[in-house]
Amino acid sequence: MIDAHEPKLTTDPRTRLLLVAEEVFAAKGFDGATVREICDQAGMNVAAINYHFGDKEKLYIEAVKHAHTCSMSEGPLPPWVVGAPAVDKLRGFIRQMLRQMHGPVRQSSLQLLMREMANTTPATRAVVEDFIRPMAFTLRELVRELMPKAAEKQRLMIGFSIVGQCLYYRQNRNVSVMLFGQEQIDELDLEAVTEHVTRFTLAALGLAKPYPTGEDCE
Amino acid sequence: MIDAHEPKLTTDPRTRLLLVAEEVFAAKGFDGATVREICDQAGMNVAAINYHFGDKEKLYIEAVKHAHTCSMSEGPLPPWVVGAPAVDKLRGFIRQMLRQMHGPVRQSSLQLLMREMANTTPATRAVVEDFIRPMAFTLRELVRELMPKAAEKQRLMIGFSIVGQCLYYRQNRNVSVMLFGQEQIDELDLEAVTEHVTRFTLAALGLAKPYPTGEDCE
DNA sequence: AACCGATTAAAACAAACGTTTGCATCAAAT
DNA sequence: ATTTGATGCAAACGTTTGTTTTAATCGGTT
Repeated sequence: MIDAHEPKLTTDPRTRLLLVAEEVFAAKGFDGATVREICDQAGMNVAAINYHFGDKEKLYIEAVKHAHTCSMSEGPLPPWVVGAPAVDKLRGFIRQMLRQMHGPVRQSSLQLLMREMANTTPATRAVVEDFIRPMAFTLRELVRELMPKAAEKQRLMIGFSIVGQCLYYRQNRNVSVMLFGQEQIDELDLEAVTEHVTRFTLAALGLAKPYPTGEDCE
Repeated sequence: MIDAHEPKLTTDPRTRLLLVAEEVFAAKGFDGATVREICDQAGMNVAAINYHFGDKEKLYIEAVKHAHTCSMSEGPLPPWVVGAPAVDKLRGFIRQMLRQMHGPVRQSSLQLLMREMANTTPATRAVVEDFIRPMAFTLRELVRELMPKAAEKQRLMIGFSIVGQCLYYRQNRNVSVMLFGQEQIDELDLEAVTEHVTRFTLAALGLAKPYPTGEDCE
């Protein structure tokens, strides 16, 4: 049961607890995770959580926040060249989003955030406001720039189509692997998926030639 | 805490237990749900679960199976007119999938299945094999028909783009509501989304004119 | 009426849970 | 050397968990 696949090079007990909690909460959820397992895996006493964080829920909230900032640090959505063509900005957005989906961000950080998004907890709103809304707003403006004359409702759905494509690779990875096997899914690396989603989207918007039916393209 | 928003018109105690379990498991997950809450909400004794199902886990598996068959019954992916044009079949597929996403299937059934998909449990594989794989295989053949010359890898990603768009509306509904408000999301009814996803996808594949940039279309 | 299998109800069970307590430890300041 | 405040640990706390046990209830059969 106990495997120290995570080198405990952090000496600060608080952050060590936080990192372990992030992993365990990501793997088992709030109810599934036990404070004893977290403390054991961190090599600390049961009382450590209550001492450092007050109680289990506060630790959870801190873990979610940490996962959030950790995922953000990978790239807070690039400070784009504001003058760049909208198409290039879209490509950058998709790449950035898929980069976060594909890791190698700490695997458990995103997993925890995804769990938050799937079923709302008290900690969700903070994540949505700080982490999701900026991205959503950026994309919203981007779509507006791309399709200035489209109705608001349509632009909303276009945005959903874009992020829906990206999120799929994280939210349904397990199922995809079950269906098509590990190796086929692993073949879909960041570059391949970025290329695909960008092309797919641009073609749908009439901003690039449609997806080629030929076997080799480009 | 106790609200009987579910009319208990079922007299059979076993299925009554099953329906309540489906709801509670969907709302709180396996660990979050307690046998006492399920039994209370079903108006039965604590021992009822163990008597009728053996233990909590067996009840869970039965609930997942029931949710699965319940969602399937809505439409097992229509027995299409095999001779129909591929484009029409795709439109039908998207509509069918989105219909399941939008309900009015029993809300909790799909929610439970989605929870299964998000994080694998022992009951997941059965659902994937019986429920997901047929759909995936159907779509796979459909995309092959649409893009016969494309590489396998590309066809895989095209399929993911399609289901990714559809799944978004179920998997990220909560977040979408947080971001854009309940009424804006509610406006995206089945017909509107079906129309959008179909057009978006067909345009991306070069099988329909690209998404119009004008404000009113069609 | 008496019996019987099937079902329900109340109570209790051990185990696991999150949390708290009381004391030991230790480095820095006095 | 003593005090102090922060931290760590073992043990126990009270509660809740899933499960089991025991007895009561009910409809149908003999």
